[in-house]
Amino acid sequence: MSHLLDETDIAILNHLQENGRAQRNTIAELVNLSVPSVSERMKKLEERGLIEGYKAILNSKKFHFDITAFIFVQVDGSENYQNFVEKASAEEEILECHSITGDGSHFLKVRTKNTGSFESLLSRIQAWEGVSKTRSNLVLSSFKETRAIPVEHATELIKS
Amino acid sequence: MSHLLDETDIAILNHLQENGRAQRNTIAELVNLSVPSVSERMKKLEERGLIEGYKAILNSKKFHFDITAFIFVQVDGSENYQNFVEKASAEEEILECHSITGDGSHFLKVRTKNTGSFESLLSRIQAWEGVSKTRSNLVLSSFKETRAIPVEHATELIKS
DNA sequence: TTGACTACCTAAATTATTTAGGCTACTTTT
DNA sequence: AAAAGTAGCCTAAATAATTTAGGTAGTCAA
Repeated sequence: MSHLLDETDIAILNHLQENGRAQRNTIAELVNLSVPSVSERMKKLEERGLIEGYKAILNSKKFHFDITAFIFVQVDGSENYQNFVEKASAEEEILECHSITGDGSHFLKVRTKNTGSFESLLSRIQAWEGVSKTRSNLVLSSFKETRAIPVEHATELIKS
Repeated sequence: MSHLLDETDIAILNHLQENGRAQRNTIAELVNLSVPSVSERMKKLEERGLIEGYKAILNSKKFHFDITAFIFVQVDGSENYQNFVEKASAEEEILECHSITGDGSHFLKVRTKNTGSFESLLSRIQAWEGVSKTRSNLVLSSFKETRAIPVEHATELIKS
């Protein structure tokens, strides 16, 4: 079995997690490879699906999206789950939708402009088929918010 | 007051949220502008801080990070908050750390390789100064997970 | 109306990326 | 064990992307 990551791949992935528009010559210098070699490695990491894509990260404060909140939702009747998930996917203010263990059947992370828009989102959700209960926690401040994966911990994928 | 976004800016931002490595000529075609004009707009959006940065998004499943969970933490004594936040920031498996309203004082989103590493992270957290109680919810499946901002809703920033 | 400013354009210069071709070290097949 | 194939690297050339330079038109204020 080939397809294992070496230190160079890890360095490339970590650099791209930080700077998704990094140029190949910058990375080449960082990892002591030629530019075409870096290109080839990046292409493979993309083709293997290890890199899902690249995204610009916008500053939500500057866009006046001031409320971040988490909402536990109790959806009764698993026949309503599909509908719930579809509705949640269509709401732009809902960033995440998970099915979870413990209290509530679903869990949402939402971002709205203000308490008013939060309130109206919440009442929209409460009107969805099967939704019997919600519990919200508003975010006062955030100290860390990332999606970076500590690649070097993926021991199964790492060579030698 | 200038500094307002027009439709072109919105289209550029939305495209970059989807494809963070999009090339300027592709965008130029999309918005019917010349390449240098697109470059100039992108530079301004970056300089204004509306675009915080660009990130490669890695596929956590392919890296065998199989557990996603949310943890409410009760930290007693606000003199312990600072320490808590610092410790949380240093843990690579902790993706998010928020201070929240409602039950618990802090809220974490974590991603670990398996239940074993989750358990050990949890007991590490429980040993931090002031942590008196935790409650965890494991994610069974995720239907949506994004950070995209619906730029067109930022009415304060939009021209005409 | 002039001057300053903004946002755009084209064309040229520069830089980045890909392609082509070849080398070496392994691994697999015969 | 030798031959053939493969993976990964390199340099140099070709191509493509980006920036720079210089200019035009429109807007607003003095």
